[in-house]
Amino acid sequence: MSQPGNLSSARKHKADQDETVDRSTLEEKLGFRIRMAERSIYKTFIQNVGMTPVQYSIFTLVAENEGMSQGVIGEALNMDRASTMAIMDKLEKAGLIERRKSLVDRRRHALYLTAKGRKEIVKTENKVKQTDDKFKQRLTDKQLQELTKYLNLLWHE
Amino acid sequence: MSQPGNLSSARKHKADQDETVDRSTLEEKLGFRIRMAERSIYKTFIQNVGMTPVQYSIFTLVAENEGMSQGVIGEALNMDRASTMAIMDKLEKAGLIERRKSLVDRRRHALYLTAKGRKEIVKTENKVKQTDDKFKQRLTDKQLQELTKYLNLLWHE
DNA sequence: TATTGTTATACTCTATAACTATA
DNA sequence: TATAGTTATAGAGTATAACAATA
Repeated sequence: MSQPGNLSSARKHKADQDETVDRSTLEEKLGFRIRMAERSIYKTFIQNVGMTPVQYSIFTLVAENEGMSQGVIGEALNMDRASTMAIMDKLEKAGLIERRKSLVDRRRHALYLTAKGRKEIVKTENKVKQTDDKFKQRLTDKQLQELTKYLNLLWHE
Repeated sequence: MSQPGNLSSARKHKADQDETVDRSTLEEKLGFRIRMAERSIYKTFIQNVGMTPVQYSIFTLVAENEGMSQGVIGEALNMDRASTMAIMDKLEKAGLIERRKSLVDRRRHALYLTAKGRKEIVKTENKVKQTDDKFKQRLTDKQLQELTKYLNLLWHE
């Protein structure tokens, strides 16, 4: 396995002891492995889609549930009202969604896509699907099905 | 299944259309499911351990690799230098780790636990393991083994 | 009184760029 | 010239508390 006399190695410099980091305690943790997978997908997502996963999540939820209020949308993502507000503000400033006073309950704002939002959601959804499928393709159908089941067990209390 | 005449339901108010958010497009996405699982574990982690997963990750990496430099530790977590710095500063201010000038390369700082850090890492590791095991226990041994394999496929390019 | 949206504020993580001291 | 650490700065997400309008 090891090559003790590897003189042409790519080692760039000497350390006090060695360069090899022992990560074994960390790798025993399920939480760490989930986090690393999430970070990996997160970075690819932003690069390919041009918005963050959270922004996309709210964008697509509004698209799929036009007329719903902020609070209800936020709840569906386990987000508090203020955090939801921040994302809604960004999507509104980007001209993708709009708030309309609810006719039923005037405390509420019903959320709708703008004309631009309606065009963009199609492109965005395509890019998201393409990115997501790239990761799914690393697994067989059966593996993906199992993974989904296991993630559900971790997600839902 | 449904109870059309459920007059004593917990519905709090009327919406423009309905309260039920359709999340199906989102739930088709593997990235979304990973993120939800990660958020769930993240919140529990902070509550139980008293520090963030990232802070713990660096704390335990230093403990397991005393004498290593910041850059090397950060690389092991796919973090850039500046982000690593921010976390190191916090751990140092908390009195858990210390930087010592490397004797081999004076640009580098070798990282060590303080006396306090040495005491704390044991307590922290116990709390982390307890929290992590709570999630692991939702799966059988075989399921956990499979999940680990699938997460590796997503994590590593 | 309770709820919805809002504002103010603060904290964590992440990232880029420029600086410094060393190599 | 390149590297390690640092500093300044900024943006994203999250969260708590308090306020106004409305129920």
